[in-house]
Amino acid sequence: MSSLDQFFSEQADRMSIPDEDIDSYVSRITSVMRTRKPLYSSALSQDGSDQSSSAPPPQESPRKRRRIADSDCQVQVSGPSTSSNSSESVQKADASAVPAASVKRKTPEHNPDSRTNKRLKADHTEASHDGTVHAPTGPVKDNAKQSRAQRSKKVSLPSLPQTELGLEIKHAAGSGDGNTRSTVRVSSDVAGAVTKSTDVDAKMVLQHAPDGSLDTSRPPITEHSRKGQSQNIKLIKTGNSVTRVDTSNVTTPFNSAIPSSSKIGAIGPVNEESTKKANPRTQATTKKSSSKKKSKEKLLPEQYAEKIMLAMAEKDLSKRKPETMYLKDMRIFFWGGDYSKASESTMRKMDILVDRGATLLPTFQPDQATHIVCDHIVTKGSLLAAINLKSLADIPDHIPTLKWDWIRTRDGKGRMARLHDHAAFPDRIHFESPDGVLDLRLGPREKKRKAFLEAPSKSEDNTEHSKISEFTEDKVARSRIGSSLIRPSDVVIGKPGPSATKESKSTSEEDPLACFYEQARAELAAEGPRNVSEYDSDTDGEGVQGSSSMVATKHGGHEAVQKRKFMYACDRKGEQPSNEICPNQDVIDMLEKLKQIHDTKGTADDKWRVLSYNKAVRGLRTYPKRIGSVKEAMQINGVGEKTAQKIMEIINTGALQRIRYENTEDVAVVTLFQGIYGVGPSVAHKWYANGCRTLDDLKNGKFGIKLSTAQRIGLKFYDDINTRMPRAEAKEIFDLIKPIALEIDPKLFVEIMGSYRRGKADCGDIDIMITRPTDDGKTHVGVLKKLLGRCHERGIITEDLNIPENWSDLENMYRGLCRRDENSRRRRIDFLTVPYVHRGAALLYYTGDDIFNRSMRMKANRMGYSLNQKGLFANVIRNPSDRREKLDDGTIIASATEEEIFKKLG
DNA sequence: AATCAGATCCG
DNA sequence: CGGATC
DNA sequence: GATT
Ligand SMILES: O=c1ccn([C@H]2C[C@H](O)[C@@H](COP(=O)(O)OP(=O)(O)OP(=O)(O)O)O2)c(=O)[nH]1
Ligand SMILES: [Mg+2]
Repeated sequence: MSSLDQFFSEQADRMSIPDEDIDSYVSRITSVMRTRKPLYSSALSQDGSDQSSSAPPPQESPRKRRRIADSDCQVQVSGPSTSSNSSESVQKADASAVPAASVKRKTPEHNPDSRTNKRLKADHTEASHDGTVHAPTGPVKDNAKQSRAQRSKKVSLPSLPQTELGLEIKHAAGSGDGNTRSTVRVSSDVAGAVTKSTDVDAKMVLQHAPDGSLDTSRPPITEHSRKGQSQNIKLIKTGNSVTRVDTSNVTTPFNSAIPSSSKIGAIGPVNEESTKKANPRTQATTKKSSSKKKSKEKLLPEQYAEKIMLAMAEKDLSKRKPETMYLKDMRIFFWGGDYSKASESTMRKMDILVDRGATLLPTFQPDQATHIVCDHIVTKGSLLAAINLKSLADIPDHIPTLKWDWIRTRDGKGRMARLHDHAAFPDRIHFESPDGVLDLRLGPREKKRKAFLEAPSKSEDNTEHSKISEFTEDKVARSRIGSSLIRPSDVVIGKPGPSATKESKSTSEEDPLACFYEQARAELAAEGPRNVSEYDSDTDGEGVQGSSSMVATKHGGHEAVQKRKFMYACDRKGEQPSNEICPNQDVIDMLEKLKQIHDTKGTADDKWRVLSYNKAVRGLRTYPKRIGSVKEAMQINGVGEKTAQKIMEIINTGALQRIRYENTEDVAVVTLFQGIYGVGPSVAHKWYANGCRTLDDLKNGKFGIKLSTAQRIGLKFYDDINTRMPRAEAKEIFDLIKPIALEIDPKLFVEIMGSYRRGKADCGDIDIMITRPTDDGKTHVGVLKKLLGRCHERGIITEDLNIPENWSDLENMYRGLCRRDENSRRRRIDFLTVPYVHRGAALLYYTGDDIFNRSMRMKANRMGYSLNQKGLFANVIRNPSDRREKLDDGTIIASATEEEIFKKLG
């Protein structure tokens, strides 16, 4: 989730200012050879031919985004305030537990050589590779197919530069060292829809030359219209749910068999036990096929609730003893965390509720419910999604949020337990005083929101507002209004001065509401065809400077840069941009949820859907108006028919049936596990299949789970790692590190990259790039190691997640954790060292964002080039038969400066 | 119906 | 090689 | 899932 937030802000200004740098590095050579990589053909079809032995899910994954649903925005205030539920506890526990168990690095149990061997082979290169290497399971046949298709395609491709990406782009201005990066944006609007005029963001815009082709490429309007129409109306539910939902997509999870490691011990027995509670899917650990299709009648939880309530209505209650009906006057909304089909456990619990006399509400209705009861596994985010509210603070105060335990806990006299002993979430607890008065205690974040909602008029900032309370207002109504409305937020913007940075910033950052504002502008996304954009000429003074900087050439460049850097005082500005709050923020939130669900699955299909959702969200984020129709939605950049329909469903009903349908326990748990650094879909599903459900299970090694070194650290600092830091903190940490690097070698070129350089208000991590001019014949080899050592001594870097294997390479990647001081949270930090000649391409790469990079690389391919962090290559010859291995790397066309690359790619 | 970025590091 | 991350 |  957090990724969403990030994006918003990110875009705000990419032009930020880089700061300084430092450091040293190493050189590596070998890497070059290995360009080719074989990937197994993906299993194209999902058809059933399974290979019993091992399933190779292909995939190249898009990077895992920081997930965990709500955790991100939270509190990050200083103290260990409460954070998202479980995680915190874990952390604590961990702290103690982990050390004890600290096994530190595990020995290289397997043959150490294997790796090297591989490497050798790779270097070797050779076509033979194919045969030798993957001999084992290979889906060879697929290859053949692919290849052939591919080949043909390839030929034709080069000629058209369509733009998928069109352009979004940003680009860079700065000379190699330049710091400023301007953005080019092509506007994406099509039919006139909006012209957005105001964006703050781009400082300078370069115009892309839109090829003629572009124009033509988007014939769409008409086309769209035709498509668009059909559905505008899908059904929507009202009282009862019945909507047609497309159940398709979202493939079933990984199912892969349990790898050898897991099977080891416990599994056998454990697994069986666990399965009873797990949903059916998990059982099939061994084979995929079995589980998935066993579809009997599946009912949505709400459908089941409705069904049993009806059944209950027909029974004669009079014969029951009143004492057994202890839930009699309660109107309960129960949430088991399963969106799709009601799990056994959910149904059983619903049965109990009804049996005890409760009125079970199939859907949450604020005006009717008296209690909300959640299964233990339910997270705050899951519940909020289910009831379609944005914050716990939006739930009417009189409705307590309780855990299932509360239902079953009664004292000897049959009285129910105290509410606060069974609160579902630490951020929303109802304390009962002896006299029966309830005192609602909210977490800090909720308090803020509540205060805001109740007293909208605060001089300070405004905020949000957007979608607020749904229960009070109907979305529909709101949506309509939205289109015409202006954002309330104009006011906000600014924090005036540039100065005040950290404090003010932190505040804003912390404020949960702040998330909404961030927004961003643009980027653009445009991929598409079209567009023309105009320059946004926003060259203000600042922009000008930036441009000049770009001009600078390499070496002069960096010096110049530094100076310049200071000049820019403006960093703030970039961030600001925001003026507009996204009119469709609620839509974005829902799409992100859906995206998360797909991200959990790990299959190839879902991976691509995740990519699509990312693109769609990007387009939505910059869309200035509230969307009013499917047709309108389809004009937006990465939005197609399916997404457009979903958008309208969200706008019209405030929710997506699809989300309910797909969001099951496994999704919640897998999402939780994926929040651990080093844990992706495969591992998370494996653990889930083995019976793990909580972070504590993992921590305690239950179900035979073994954690890698990085995973152990990731679990230990789960909250910290999943919490984004204020931009100011990133700078502070960088400012600690840079001098250390320069001390090692004053000629080092050290810059802070990633989201910081793009000007985002909050950063998920600190990305530092290090290189060094080679004028004097020296390089940065060895600097990184030295720098890391010093940072460790100073207590800045606290843990290592990954360290480069070859310290002597010029290109290295380091990943670890650091902290500003002892009272600060740990933050993720990455160092990238690159050969000086590759600095332009490296800056481009490391500045990102990821979607931008992928789009731009794709564009390069279409133009017959190949782009990576080392440079832009031409004459790349790809092996026609085997996937895309490059037979010839061709020549480097550009790599020294970002601008150089941009120019060639248009 | 084929594509969807390209690379490093771990085990 | 496959998984996870950048 | 969107685009070619
Ligand atoms: O799949 C990916 C992930 C990242 N990057 C590049 C772009 C990105 O900007 C940079 C740094 O990665 P990071 O994960 O730190 O992303 P970010 O853009 O800095 O965002 P965040 O604020 O989450 O750190 O690496 C890619 O090219 N592909
Ligand atoms: Mg980053």
